[in-house]
Amino acid sequence: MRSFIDEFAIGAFLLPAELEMLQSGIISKHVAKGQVLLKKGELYGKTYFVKQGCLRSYSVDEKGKEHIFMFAPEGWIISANESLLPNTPAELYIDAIEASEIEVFDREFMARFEESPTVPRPVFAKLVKRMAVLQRRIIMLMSATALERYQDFLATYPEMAQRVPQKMIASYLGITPEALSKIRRGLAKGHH
Amino acid sequence: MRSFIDEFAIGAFLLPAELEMLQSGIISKHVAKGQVLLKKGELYGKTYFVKQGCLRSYSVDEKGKEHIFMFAPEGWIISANESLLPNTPAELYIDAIEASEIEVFDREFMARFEESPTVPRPVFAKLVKRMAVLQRRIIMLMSATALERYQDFLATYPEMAQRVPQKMIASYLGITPEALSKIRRGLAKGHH
DNA sequence: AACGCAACTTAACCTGGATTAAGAAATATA
DNA sequence: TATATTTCTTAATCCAGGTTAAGTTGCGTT
Repeated sequence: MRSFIDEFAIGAFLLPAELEMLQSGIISKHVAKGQVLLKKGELYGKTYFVKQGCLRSYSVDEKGKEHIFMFAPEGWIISANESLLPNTPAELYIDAIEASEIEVFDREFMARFEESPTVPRPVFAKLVKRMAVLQRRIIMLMSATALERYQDFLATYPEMAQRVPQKMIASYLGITPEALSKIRRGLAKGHH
Repeated sequence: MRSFIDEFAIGAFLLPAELEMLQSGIISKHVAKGQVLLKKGELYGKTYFVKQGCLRSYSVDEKGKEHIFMFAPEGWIISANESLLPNTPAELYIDAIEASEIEVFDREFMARFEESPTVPRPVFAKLVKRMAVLQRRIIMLMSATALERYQDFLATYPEMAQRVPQKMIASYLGITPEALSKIRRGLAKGHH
C-alpha cells in the first residue's frame, strides 16, 4: 500500500522543505463502498490516488445512463478536472466501487503542483502511459465489435473482471448489460 | 509559423548549451500532400510538430478500413509512439493530408528528452489538454449518436470541416461516408 | 427462513448505422 | 477539352446491439 510520493519517487526531485510542503497538502482517508467523492459540476474537483481498493469515474447521459470512463485500482490516479476545457460538457462523477484507502490532493496541492516550472519525469511518464490506454480505447471503440472489446478488456485488465459487477464492465465497454450477457453466452458455447 | 521551441517556450527552461543541443536534433522539412511519414510497425517512430499544413494519424483494420485517430493542424504535435507499451497491437500510420511544413524530432532527440529528470511545464500542460480531448472523445463514442458526434466535431474543430474531405470526417467519427452523407442530408432538411 | 432488491439472463422486437451497388459531382491528368 | 479517378450521394437491404419486458439467481437484512 504505497503512497503517491513513494509510487512516483517524487521525493527524489525535491528539497526536503518542498517535500514537506507537498506532503502537507495530501490527506489520507478511508472511503466506504458506494461513497461519492465528486459530483458532476463541482468546481475545483480534487484528485485522488488509490492506495487500496478501487474508484471509478463516469458520466451520466440525458437518459440517466452511466458510462464508465475509467476504473482506478491500486496505484492509479483519478480525477475529473481533465475536462476543465473549452467546449466541455462531459463532466465526470467519481465514486468508490470498493471500500478504499485513498490520498486526496486538494486544490492548494494541485495549484502548487501546477505552478512548479517543471514536472518530475515519472509523473509525465505515467501520463504518457495513460494516453496510450486512451488512444487504444478510442481505436477499439471505432473499429472493434463489442465481443472484441470485451476480449480486449479481459486481456488488459484480467483482475478487474473478477472485481467489478458485469453491468459496470458493460458500461465501460459502451454496451448494455443485456448485450454483454449475450456475448458471454456466445463465448461459453462454441463461438470462441 | 512558429517552431516547437517557440510554441512551448522551451528555451526559457534551458541553458544555452542545452537549447543548442535540442535544436540540433530537430529537422525542419516540407512534405507533399499524401506523403506517408510513418508506417505501422516501424520501430522508434518519430514525433512531428506541424508548423504549417495538416497531418493525421490513423489505424487500418483487418478489412483495410482506415480509422482516423487525430488530425494535427498548425501547432499540434503528432506521434505514434504513445503506443510503445504493453499490449500494443494498434499502431498508427501518419501521413500529410495537406502539403505541410513540419519539424521532425528524431530518435536521439526523443531519447535526450526522455532522459531529462523533469519535463517543462508547458509540455506537460499540452499533454493534459490532449488527454481531455481524448477523454471527451471516448465519452462521446460511448454515449452519443453519430449525429451528436458530428455536431460536436463541427463545434470543436470548425475550421477542419472546411479543410478535410468528408470521408475523413466520417473516419474520425467512426462511421462510414454513406452514414455521414445521410446525417448531412438530415441536417440540411428540417431535422436540426 | 422469508423477504426484498439488485445483478444477471433470456427472448421478442426495433433501430441506427453498415454494406452493397449505382449514379452524380468534383478533381486530376492527358 | 475530354477522360479518368476519386469523392459524395441516394437507395435497398442487412445486422449488431438497443429496448422492453419477464424471468432467475444471488445476497444482504431483519
